[in-house]
Amino acid sequence: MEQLFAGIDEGELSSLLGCLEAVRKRYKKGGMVFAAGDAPAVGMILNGALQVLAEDPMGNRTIIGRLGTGDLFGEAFACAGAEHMPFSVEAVLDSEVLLIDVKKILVTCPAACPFHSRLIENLMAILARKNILLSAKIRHISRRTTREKLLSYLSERSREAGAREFDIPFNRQELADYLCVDRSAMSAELSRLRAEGLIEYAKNRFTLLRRARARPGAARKANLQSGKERIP
Amino acid sequence: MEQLFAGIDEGELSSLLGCLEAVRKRYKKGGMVFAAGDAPAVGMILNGALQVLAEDPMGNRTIIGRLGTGDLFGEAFACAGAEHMPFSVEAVLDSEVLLIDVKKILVTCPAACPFHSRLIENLMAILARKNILLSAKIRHISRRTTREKLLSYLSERSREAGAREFDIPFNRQELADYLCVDRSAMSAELSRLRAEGLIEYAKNRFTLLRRARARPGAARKANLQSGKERIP
DNA sequence: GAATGTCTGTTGGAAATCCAACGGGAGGGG
DNA sequence: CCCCTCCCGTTGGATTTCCAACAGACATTC
Repeated sequence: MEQLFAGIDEGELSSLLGCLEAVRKRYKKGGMVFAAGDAPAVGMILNGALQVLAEDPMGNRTIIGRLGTGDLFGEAFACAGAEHMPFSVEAVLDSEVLLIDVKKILVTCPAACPFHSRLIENLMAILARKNILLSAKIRHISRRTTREKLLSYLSERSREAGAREFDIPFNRQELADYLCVDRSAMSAELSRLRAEGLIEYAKNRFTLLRRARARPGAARKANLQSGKERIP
Repeated sequence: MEQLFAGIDEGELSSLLGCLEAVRKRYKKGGMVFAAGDAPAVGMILNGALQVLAEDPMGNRTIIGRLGTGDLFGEAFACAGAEHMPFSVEAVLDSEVLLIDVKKILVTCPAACPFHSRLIENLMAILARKNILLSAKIRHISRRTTREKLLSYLSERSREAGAREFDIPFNRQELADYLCVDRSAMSAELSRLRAEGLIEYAKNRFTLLRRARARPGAARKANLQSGKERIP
């Protein structure tokens, strides 16, 4: 996410990085960028690839995700004011990373350089956008059936496009991964939706045709939108 | 989320609100706080209850969620710099709402009042924390089976607690809703996990006992952690 | 043109989920 | 104590999903 420095041009950037006391570090393949428990910092991958790992007290280790060039990481924990990173981050390739102390971002410098407030805006926008994307994904995959997940997703894309006909940025396998369903089952469900005259599609272009009604013969109880949904 | 004004005391608050040009508004039950397409703003519910609605070009209307006293809304779109709100927000009870223009928050006032930077920090922390919670939920519900969802969630709680024994903030129905599974099926799976000696539990207190291994007789293909996961 | 690889849709059996219903236990009033 | 409610676990049948395998369409390469 190079959006972090959006609106700041090359020349200004270097002085800004100095003001932020940003550090450029190299890691060998296998090297640890963060260990779980370290103080959080914002990292940006200049090149290479990293892996995020979690380990619970039982020793179960999980790969949380992979990150590539341009990706930002650690920003959520840094900005949330967390004391410790709950995850480890290690290099899966020789990599170069830019590390920034969030405090340096949040506390505007005494000189009140003009880029600093821009930087804060950018960081805030990154967090907010990610928020929106994550919320949307949760809305879709919270649905119980493949059909509902598809309709939820397609309906949202249609709304975003402001039209009944729209493109999606996924191929079938990617869409299935995004919606957390099986690709072949999803393909079959798409066929059914088309057969029922609800949607039309070719390649990545979809069209919503009618209002979605309960599926003929489906009586799964609606996931009641509990108003009391707490997130621990 | 009253955390928005955390660290700012009563007396300072009123002057701050003036500086922000915050507006206090009342809505009758059924009144629209935002209509889809409006310019985004940050809202905070002082009392009452609101409902977030989405409508796609086909006229399908969906209830996205409910909000209660103290909840913040619209902050993601406002901070992301969106031009228009994609959702509508309407009062389901007579309600009172505090509305703030984000620009007033982001652009520090010429007088550079000391609370302003605190406010920015708070807003950033709110977004970041929500980010963390949403990401965690996605990690859990992305798993394909009830068993995996449970283990993912319990493992994370254990990690957070830093111990093998820990409490969860849900009863069974709430946990099932959170993990997007059927309560009875989840109860059955918990019993199996206990029978297999993997976990122990009573009420809301759980203990992880052994490393999780593949279930005897389960051979579902692992959801390959695609490094190419794009979010549209 | 043939060979190859990728993407998509289809199909069938195995496995898991969902749903409804029931029963027991804990807790609160009356 | 009895009644009631809420929460939790269990069970069985209907439904859905998952998984593997295959076939057709299309593009690329040799």
